[in-house]
Amino acid sequence: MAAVLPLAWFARPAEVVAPALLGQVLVRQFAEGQPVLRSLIVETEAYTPEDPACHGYRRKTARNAAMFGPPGTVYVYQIYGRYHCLNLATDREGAASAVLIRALALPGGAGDRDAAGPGKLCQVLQIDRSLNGSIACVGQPLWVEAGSHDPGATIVQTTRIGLSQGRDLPWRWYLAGHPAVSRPAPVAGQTQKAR
DNA sequence: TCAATGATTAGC
DNA sequence: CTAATCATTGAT
Repeated sequence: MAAVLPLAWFARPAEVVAPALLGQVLVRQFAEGQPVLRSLIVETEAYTPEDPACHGYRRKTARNAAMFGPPGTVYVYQIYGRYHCLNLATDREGAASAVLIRALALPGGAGDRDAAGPGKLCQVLQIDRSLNGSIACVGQPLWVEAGSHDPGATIVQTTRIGLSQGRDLPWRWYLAGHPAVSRPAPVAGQTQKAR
């Protein structure tokens, strides 16, 4: 059986945990006793206390309280009035630190890009704010298991998406060439336009 | 109380 | 590139 990542695994800075989550397995259980849905994490972003783009940059509020929680706390917020985004709190309790899960590879059958984006993956996995504040461990709606290590996997590090502040921090990571990545960075030496 | 603003997405 | 759409936030 796959090893469940212990909560202590998340007790590191977000910019360390974010790339380490690539290739791990996000497990969703819709109800106790129900079968689980396992998906590969293929894209993440890091947010830290000193980061102006972080929701907890200014202060702790009712909305962002979960990202100040103990490592492994689930932080879900709604954006643009129609989508949800899934994060896992990292570092230590009291620190506004979290990793945004941006894309998943769903198990067989599902379309390659059905979970290619933070809003889309929450729709597919039925993640909303009812999960906010839960803990990522077995018996809860969501947890993470160790994925099988792929020695050939290349990780790409680049800038984050959709921000108005902190644009320059290279805190987005994804598995190179994976079809579920939401927005692959431009490849050097390749023209944007087909010809 | 009120206006501004998104850690997005789908559709021109 | 732009509209859709609404809870949260910071300023009156």
